[in-house]
Amino acid sequence: MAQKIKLSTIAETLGISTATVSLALRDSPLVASATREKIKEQARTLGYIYNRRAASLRTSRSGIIGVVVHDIMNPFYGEILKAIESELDRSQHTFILSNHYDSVEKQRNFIETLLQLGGDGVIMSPAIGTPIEDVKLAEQNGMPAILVARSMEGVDMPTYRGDDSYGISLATNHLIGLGHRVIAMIGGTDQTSTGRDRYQGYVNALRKAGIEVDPELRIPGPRSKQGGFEAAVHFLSLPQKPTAAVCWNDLVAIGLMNGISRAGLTPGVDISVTGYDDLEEAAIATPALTTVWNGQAEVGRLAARALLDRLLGSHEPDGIHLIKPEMRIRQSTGPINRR
Amino acid sequence: MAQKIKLSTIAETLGISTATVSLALRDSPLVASATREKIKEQARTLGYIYNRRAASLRTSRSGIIGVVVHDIMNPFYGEILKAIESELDRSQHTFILSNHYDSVEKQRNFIETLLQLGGDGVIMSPAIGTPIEDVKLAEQNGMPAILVARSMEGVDMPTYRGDDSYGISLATNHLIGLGHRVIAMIGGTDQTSTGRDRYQGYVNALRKAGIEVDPELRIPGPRSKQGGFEAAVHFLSLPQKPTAAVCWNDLVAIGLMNGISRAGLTPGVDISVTGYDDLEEAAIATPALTTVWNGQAEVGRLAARALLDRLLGSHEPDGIHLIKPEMRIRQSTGPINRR
DNA sequence: AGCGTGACTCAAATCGTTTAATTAAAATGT
DNA sequence: ACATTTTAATTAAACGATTTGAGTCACGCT
Repeated sequence: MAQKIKLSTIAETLGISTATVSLALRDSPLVASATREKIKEQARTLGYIYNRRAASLRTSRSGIIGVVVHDIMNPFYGEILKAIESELDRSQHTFILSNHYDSVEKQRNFIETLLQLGGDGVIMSPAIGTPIEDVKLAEQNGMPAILVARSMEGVDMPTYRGDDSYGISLATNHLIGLGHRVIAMIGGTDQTSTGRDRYQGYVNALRKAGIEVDPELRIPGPRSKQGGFEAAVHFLSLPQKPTAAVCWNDLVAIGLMNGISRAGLTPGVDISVTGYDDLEEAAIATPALTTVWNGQAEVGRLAARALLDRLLGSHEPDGIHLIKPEMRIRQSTGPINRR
Repeated sequence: MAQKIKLSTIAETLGISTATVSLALRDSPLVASATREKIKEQARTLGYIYNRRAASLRTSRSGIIGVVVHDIMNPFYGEILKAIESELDRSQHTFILSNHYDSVEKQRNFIETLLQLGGDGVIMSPAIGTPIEDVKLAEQNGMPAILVARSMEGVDMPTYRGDDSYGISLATNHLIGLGHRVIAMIGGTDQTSTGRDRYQGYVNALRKAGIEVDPELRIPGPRSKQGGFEAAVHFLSLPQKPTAAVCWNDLVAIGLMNGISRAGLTPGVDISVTGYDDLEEAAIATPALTTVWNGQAEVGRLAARALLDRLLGSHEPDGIHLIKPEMRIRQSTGPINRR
């Protein structure tokens, strides 16, 4: 690291002004092409590194986009992120990632850091209990925000997510169609819009089929494999002996199936299980998981596009954009088989 | 967004100089505590947002640390990242994450972007085929780099990873001890140091037990569940009829077990399977996976600590730090049971 | 010859901090 | 009372890019 190469280094060694160098490197038509080539060549041989902070201080655009979700290790968010990444990639944006683990404080810290760095925009899946001010904070400081996967009540920010109520009712109806009447709902929470919507979808489907809703059959819990695995014991000891389970997501479903197998029962035969999200993993689980496609890739792609469009000035209408889920029937569900 | 609040806004409204404000906000003892409080109060009510790019332009420290690995969605890296994150968190650093998917180009882009942003340091798990210049690039521009999970030949940069050769030999020996003689090795590649080390560990263990090494028993492939799942067919049709499989990692092992189950065989009884890494998931797989703990959390923690130490000036000795793996015996392996 | 035009290039101001050098004021010691 | 030290606040120069208005030059046209 001899010494830092900057615009002026290039300028001096070439006997021209930094203004010209700056323009040339950005392919401005204002500089003669011969000069431009000479400059670029020199930049390359000197090993010049563009200083974004200096540039961004002047231009107030940083090329940074923040993304904050509950947990990037969760494949559900992973699939969203992957879509965002590939969309952002082709547009010269760097993205900064963070988990909030549903801590409002962690989330606010992230937003503040992003503002300090001059982030151009943020895509977030709001933490449980996010106060409106926190989301507004971004917008107020000129940093557009897009919501994914979860929406917030009373906020009409652009939001992209699946239609949870409809999706879960698809799964529930599928089970009802197979003859199941005692259907449990495993995993999740009431504290997010998603949670309430999903429970609602389950309740609606049961009611429409004339089945009474038994609150005992709702077993909330962590939205992870571990959560599903641990719920199995409780599930299997329910007095009403459910023959099927609608799970919060694929992870819970896979965990639950593992737990059921451990207890000597066969998922898909003794007990039908549905997942939600249609993760890549669902198709190779044993048995292959019947689930609901939830369009993660679509959500990510659309959210990223919406943000990029907004950065380019187009002010698309706000509001919630729902992706329509679809059933994916595999081997983890089957006709009722009373135990 | 009325207008941007800056140091000078605070200074003017209070009738003092920006220098004082700057010092006060950073708790410098140079400013009287009464003044300091007044300033902080004002900053709060005005909604002041610290401009890191301006500061960092001046100080040339950005508080940004880059992390680039093969795939953040892979739980193996996920567990490393989690450890890095929690270590970095308490030290006021923002971290920027990226996948390189083993594309050298993507990786170099990331390093360049990080340099442009003035990153303070980088933790990387080098992509296959990374040229030495790319890693040197960081160091040459004053950005210390730490390697995790994979090492690079001929580079004595600080590296933290598991002892792969030893770890795989643990797994292989375990199977040999159970009476298995025809043991396949599933998944992975020869193109990384990790890959060569692991294969070496497998070969060493077999040789030491006087078992001939049959190259047909090596089935390379993607290091994912999908990869393991797809390898099952090939594995089950091998002419030598292996009774056990040493898998590249837990994902491959779980995929393989799913594939074996689909074929009507029972993993852990008909065929013994070992994983590698001891992901959280291993314990709840069906059957619970016998695997090798590979200290991801340890690797992440140590790497982050090493980087932070280096940023504080302490120049710890370079070189490779190996974490010693440990066997975790569960139900996916058992005494030989010739089919 | 004079003028307008177009093509390049440049000087200088600016972005919002930090910090070394400096001054001013207050406290301390003799 | 005066010199000295301490404390508090200020001035002004960076940091490295971008951008605008102005300047220079060569050329063609009347």
